[in-house]
Amino acid sequence: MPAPVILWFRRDLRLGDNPALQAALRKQAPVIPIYVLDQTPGLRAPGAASRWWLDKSLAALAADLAAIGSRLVLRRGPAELVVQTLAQEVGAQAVIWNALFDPGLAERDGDLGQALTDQGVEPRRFNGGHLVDLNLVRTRTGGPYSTFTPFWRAAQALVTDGPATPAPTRLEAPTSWPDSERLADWGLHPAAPDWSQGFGDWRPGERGAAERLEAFVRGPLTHYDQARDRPDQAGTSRLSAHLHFGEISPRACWRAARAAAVPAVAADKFLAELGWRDFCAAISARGRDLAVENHDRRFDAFPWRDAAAELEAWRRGRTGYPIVDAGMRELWANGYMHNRVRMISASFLTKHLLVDWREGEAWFWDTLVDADHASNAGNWQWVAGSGADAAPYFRIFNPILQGETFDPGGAYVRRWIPELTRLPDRLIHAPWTAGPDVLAQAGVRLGETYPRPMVDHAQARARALAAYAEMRGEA
DNA sequence: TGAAATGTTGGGGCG
DNA sequence: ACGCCCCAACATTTC
Repeated sequence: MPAPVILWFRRDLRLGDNPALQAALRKQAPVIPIYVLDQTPGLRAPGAASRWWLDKSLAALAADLAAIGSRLVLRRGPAELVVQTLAQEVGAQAVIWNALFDPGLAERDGDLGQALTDQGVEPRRFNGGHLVDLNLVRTRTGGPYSTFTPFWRAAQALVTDGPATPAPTRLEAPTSWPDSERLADWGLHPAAPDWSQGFGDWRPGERGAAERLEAFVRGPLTHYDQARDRPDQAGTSRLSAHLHFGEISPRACWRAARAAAVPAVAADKFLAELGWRDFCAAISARGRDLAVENHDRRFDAFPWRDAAAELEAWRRGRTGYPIVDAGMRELWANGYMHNRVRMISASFLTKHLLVDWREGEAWFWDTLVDADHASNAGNWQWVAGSGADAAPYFRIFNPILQGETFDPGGAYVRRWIPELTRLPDRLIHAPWTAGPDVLAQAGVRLGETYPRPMVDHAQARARALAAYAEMRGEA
């Protein structure tokens, strides 16, 4: 019997359309699937919501592997060491995995590859997480792109439209299985308290991902270009966490959207969102940790305010601006926030409160089930104005207008802020403008049942513009 | 993947 | 009938 192959699962927790898995199959050898809870010192630990999802996704993957005669071996520790040790332990001929682009990981994987080679084990890396091999998306002069549109033009030209490779029906088992830790011992599911009751609608795992994609393509994709901005409608794909953990490949999403009988503007908008995901990863792959460093160094001089109480009010959804608070409460309850509302709440924190975008990034990192280093940091910096191809600094969302435009009937606000339910539609995004009778009739006592706005929009806007002027050395 | 300020235009009230 | 003014409504510029 040939020596076994180690198939190292990371954020590609699927059996279908998985290049590393296909490569392992081609070896025609026993396959040992492993997952390593990476405890490399200095590596950013996943947030609480992300750990919740990982717990379920690993359980799903283990069940799917069991169904084809295999197992998922669980280990924890510094991944580089764990993988080398296991390779030695089982006498592996090769270790195969899909590439990641988080800060430090590409380099670390390169080191691991060299170490494996030195111990006589073949390392093989594939692209399973992005539409194209990000290393191949280069400008004419061979450099990386810094703006989205040319990046996306070049990337799209490189996407190959081949058929998806199906999940195998059987995976050859080794003669003996290495020891595995027990998933329950990893404590990924929250305890004392278990705050995850609101997460019940999520279905982590490859099957849940496929069903979500199918439902999206059949329904919301048709009007995606319009409805994606409407938090009061189910217009988005909600695939982000499935994509983050690789329960579905972006190529599968690409193919499904292209094959769908929907208007081109709708499909193209969705594909562009996949493009932004790859764009963020490509920027992140340049090596700087963008959850720490401003992409645009001029922002190192930005006069952020130290405002712990205001930051906490934002986190808890008590800013007094209903569209912001609804989003923050959705996040807390469901581990998720509609994309349009993410932009509004991020703009509010960084521009109305002048709190450092890193604080917001850290909160989202801990609370989002789809928390992704490249996308989260990239999008926070995009909103703050410091990011690659960022929104101009003067683009300050008006939380009242944004609410009225994208949640016109107030259904989203009412869902997450029940204490405002009985306010009329025309006042629900600005309760403080309601007269005393209207407030009394709606059972709203400002400052008691619902906060007054913590800043005045016009004043906050002026203050933000002044802060940006100061950064530019004009004050 | 904005919003506010400023500028322009044209219909209609009015002397 | 005509010019003047007001002010939506829309366009452009600025932050």
